[in-house]
Amino acid sequence: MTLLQELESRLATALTAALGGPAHAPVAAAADLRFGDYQSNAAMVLSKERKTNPRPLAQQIVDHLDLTGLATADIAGPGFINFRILPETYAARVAALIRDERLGVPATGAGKTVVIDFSAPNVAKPMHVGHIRGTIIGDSLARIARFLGYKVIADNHIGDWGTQFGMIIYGWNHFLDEAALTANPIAELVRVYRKVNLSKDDPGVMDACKSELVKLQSGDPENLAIWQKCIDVSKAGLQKIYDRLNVKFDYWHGESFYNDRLASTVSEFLEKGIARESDGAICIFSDETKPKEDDPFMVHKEDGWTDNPAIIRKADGGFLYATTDLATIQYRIDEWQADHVWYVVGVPQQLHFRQLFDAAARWGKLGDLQHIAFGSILGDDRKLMKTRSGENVGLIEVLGEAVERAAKAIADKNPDLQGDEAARIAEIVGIGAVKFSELSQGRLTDYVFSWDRMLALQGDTAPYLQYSHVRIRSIFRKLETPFDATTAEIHLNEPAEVHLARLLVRFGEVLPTILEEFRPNLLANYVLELARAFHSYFEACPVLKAEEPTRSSRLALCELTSRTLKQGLDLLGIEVPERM
RNA sequence: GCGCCUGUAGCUCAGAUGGAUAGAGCACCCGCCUUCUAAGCGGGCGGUCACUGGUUCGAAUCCAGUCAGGCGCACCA
Repeated sequence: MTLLQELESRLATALTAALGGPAHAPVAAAADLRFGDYQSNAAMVLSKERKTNPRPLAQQIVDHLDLTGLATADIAGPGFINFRILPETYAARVAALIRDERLGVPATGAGKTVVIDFSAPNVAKPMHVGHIRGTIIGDSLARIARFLGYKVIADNHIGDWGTQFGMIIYGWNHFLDEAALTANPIAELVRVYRKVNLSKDDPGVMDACKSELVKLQSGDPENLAIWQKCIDVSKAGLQKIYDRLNVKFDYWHGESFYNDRLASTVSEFLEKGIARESDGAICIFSDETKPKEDDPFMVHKEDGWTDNPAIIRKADGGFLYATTDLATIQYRIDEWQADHVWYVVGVPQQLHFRQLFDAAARWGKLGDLQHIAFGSILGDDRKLMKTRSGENVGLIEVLGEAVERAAKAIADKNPDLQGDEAARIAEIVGIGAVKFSELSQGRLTDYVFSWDRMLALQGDTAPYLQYSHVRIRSIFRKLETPFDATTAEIHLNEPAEVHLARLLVRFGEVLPTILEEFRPNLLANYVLELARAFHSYFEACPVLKAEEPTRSSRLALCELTSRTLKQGLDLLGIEVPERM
């Protein structure tokens, strides 16, 4: 049980005794450390319900509160109950955490399967900075869910089937440079695609593209071979980026994977009466059980409310995005037995997912479907970055620049590091900085892309966190004999020690809350706080030069900090170097 | 037209179910390397939480309206 749960349990007991009945007893980490470690506003909430004075009620609760061996309590302000955890309680908790592989984190996801759909780039198009956000947030959520005990299936639903292939095949047949394809396949595919895209106002070219697409979709062997080749080289290129980012997928079930399920999906919707024909297309309309304002299949236009159907088969017989997504939901829920499906996809797709989830529910696909939306990365003009314009900063360039800047910083700050070691550290620091700049921010806010912002190495950044870990390792490197933290007695005397312990103990409280609203930035905030606490401790409390038993206690505290920090960063997908 | 997201210090951003004197980083100013890595630590400066009204003991947070920016709304994904 976490400290927070322990306090809530004891408070609940006191409330029952004081009020003669059970009552909700929320406890929170103190907003301000001057007020203690934890606080509860239960007295104020209850006094509001009962129209009584909060302070006497708080006193009554505190009189019934048994905090033996845990904390002290006092009443402050309008009726807050403030808890101060006993130093020996913190010491005992720290000692227990040192022996706990899970660092106090409960397995809240045990027995549940979650499919996480993230990154999902289109093949034969470059990944640019706009793709980085979903990739990094999705990967972090997958890591966190896995650590919390979920069975996680990370699925890269790549865009490997769709109208763009008409253009790519047309370009392949007319503009392809074989030598360039061998040298740099992705760049050549992109060049070819862009070249065709330039003629998209030419009806002749577009018709030709369309007919290539029809040939592909009807199984023409020649076009299928070109398609397969495009997929292969694109996947290889994407894999390089994912390797560099240390992002892993369990499956790459792209859109093409669901091809042979689309026709039957549409048939089922027709049979069940969820979809019907309109203007030649098969559409899902409103089920009319909801108020119009909440109905994703209705929309208000200039002339009033009108239908806003999801089209699952075009008048020409072709299938769409929504069709594939529905077939995908069926597969994930029926084949993978998913309890949850999380879509880490940008906020512009919000309406699509509302329609999709609504349609899936009517179809009888039971599962918790979540659209984990994230804000947009904007260009200098404050407009959304578009793939087609070709003006965007590529993802590879961002990573390259990040590592280059990190290498400069290493040369500047620690010239002893040379050669391969320096290069390896630059990679870890540079990539970490990029990831942390995404993860430390609220996921819904839009921002304008800026090199300095994404690649900052000073302040609240990955290097700050990595550096705190390096400082800890440095202590252990100086140790003559191996240290066994599991047997050390913990004594917390200095304020900096108590504060560090306070944060270490909170790891298991913070982690589960992250998935309540899918906010990795809460973890980013936590590790920053932990690193700050460690740096202060490092300045205030000498470790190696301390007398026993303080020395062993401090070493053990360092050991636990090192592991917690490393675990926290690992859940953010950020590596830590041994030195920097 | 309707809907969704956003608006907090000069800049970039945090602020959990409504709570105490709204917090970090960058920038700027002042201190700290004969002691475990100064990518650090300690301190200072900096705010009408876009605006107006409402709900209540209490609002950056909830509700209504206004303004500003971004995005979406039938055969692309």
